[in-house]
Amino acid sequence: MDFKASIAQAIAQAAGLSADEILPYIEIPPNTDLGDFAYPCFRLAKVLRKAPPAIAAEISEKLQKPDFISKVEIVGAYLNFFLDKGVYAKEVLTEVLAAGEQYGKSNIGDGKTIVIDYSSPNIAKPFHVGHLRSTVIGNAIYKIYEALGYHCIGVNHLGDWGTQFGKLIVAYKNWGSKEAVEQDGIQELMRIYVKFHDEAEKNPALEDEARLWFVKMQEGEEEALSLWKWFYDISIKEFERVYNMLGVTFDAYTGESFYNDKMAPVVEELKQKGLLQESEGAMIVDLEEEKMPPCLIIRKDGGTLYATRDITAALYRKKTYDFDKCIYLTALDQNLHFAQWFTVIKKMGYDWYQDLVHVPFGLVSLDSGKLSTRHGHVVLMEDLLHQSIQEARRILDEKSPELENKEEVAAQMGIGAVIFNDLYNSRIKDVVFSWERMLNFDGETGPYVQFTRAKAFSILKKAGEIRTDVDYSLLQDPATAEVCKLLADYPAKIVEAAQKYEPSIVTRHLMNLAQAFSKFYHDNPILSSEDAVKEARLTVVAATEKVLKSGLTLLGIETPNQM
RNA sequence: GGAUCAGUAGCUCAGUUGGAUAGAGCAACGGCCUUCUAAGCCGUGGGUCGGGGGUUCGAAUCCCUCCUGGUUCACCA
Repeated sequence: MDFKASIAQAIAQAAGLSADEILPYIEIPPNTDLGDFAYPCFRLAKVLRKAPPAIAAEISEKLQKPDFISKVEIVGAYLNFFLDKGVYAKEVLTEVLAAGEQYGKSNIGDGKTIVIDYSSPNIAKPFHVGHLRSTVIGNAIYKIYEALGYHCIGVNHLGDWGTQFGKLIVAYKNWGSKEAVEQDGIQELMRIYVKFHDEAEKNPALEDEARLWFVKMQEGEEEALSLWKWFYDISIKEFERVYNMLGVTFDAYTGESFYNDKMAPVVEELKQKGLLQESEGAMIVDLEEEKMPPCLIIRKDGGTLYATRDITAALYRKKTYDFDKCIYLTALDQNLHFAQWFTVIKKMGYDWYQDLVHVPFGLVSLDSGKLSTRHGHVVLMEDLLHQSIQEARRILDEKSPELENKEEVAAQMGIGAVIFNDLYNSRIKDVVFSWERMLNFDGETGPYVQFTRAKAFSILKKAGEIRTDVDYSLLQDPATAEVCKLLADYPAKIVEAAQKYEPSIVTRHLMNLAQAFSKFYHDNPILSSEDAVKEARLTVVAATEKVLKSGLTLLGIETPNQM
């Protein structure tokens, strides 16, 4: 039931207005002493030409209060509504328990297709904490949209093409060996890549050699291509190890190389539409009208650029998936790039340019400065996950030494902590990576929510079957009411998170729910209470457990039953 | 310099789309385990919401302006 709407309806009738004018302004008072819902009458003053407090008094007199409202108070110009907690609890809890895992899901997406471009690391470079955000936020957005009935297509737009592979081939031929690469994987590729740059400073001819190899790659020359493919396979293998740990999957691994043979027709199309012009030896689309720097399409040496591939990829995705929306998760330092090529799509005459969405997030740095793979100034993703799992294991050894599947739980907990941490704040905030904060599992952290849910689960396991035909009027305490309110808000939070591309809205809500439940758990004995009370309280436990579980699942975080 | 994002407690951050006394966590200090997992719960201290104007019955929230920091601005992605 929509409590707000019913209250709005009642006020509207009493005031002689339409419910639509009232509903948006119904609010939740800052503290529960003031009520559960409130309506400030200030804005009616103009229409009704009376002082706000007088309006409040008048409405309250005429008001026919809904049956779930126990009391209406006037405080100044505010109409404060107090819920009948028992009726409210019944409404909310029976709905959650009836829906079960489906609670919060909906079909508002109605089969619409949304392409989500996330993670997209560069091949032959290690997967580090800088790649975490796109991966984890993208994955959560994927699951959130999926829960709303959208058809999602997750694309990993790998950085797997470009002159850097020419450099890598040169480096390999000069300083690499098959054995070393097979043994150390990306680490070794990285080592010879750095070596290339050092050597190229002394001997610039190496750069030309590298460009030549890249040309060979583009022409499909066998040796060049098979080396590239080899580097590719090694990289993917390592990336997938990380993706498996994070529980992240993709529907397509169409990286930049995939578009190698698809760009020429797009460049041709730009030319035919009169958008392409020569400038300083390069081919550009001029964006002066839009007050942006030009979008580079073809380099002076004939090579293609990032924007060329993104435009080509967008056209391909539109043709292949016929998306209703295509979103890109990248750091905000790419804002201009996306603004530019979205505009190019618009200038090409495609009205679906407005379905392209850049979803930016803040930059990651280390407390010692910027991330830099070249200078070894990075925290590798696998190191982070292993450290976090190790910390989880240490805590389990201390707090739960008897636990049977300790390794499994340590992994769920350690990885959950990392994911949760990344999804907890607004995406736009820059983050300074800190081991200390990362490995602290107290307070507002993933393990806290996991642990809270595990406690609930443990009670349910001991309790046996949960009945829903209980006496809900026994649920009168404020802690229970707070839990119910948060349960009731959950579906709307999922919708809001989707609209804003902001998983933190779900994450924050789960935290609030876990905190409210912890208080409830502390204040209300459950299994030791007399039967009627016990059964009523168990519905709160069961509903909370369900929502915490499905919420964490939406975020890509696992939920151990015992910790 | 232009564009863009940010500025709220010592630190990390929320703040319900303009409402009532600005909230959490971390850190500090003090309580609570013979009771369902104390990874928890309760309490104390800590604020010029970057500054200044304006709009409004009402501003952390909207407008203007200034300050500070990040990012970006032609052949990397």
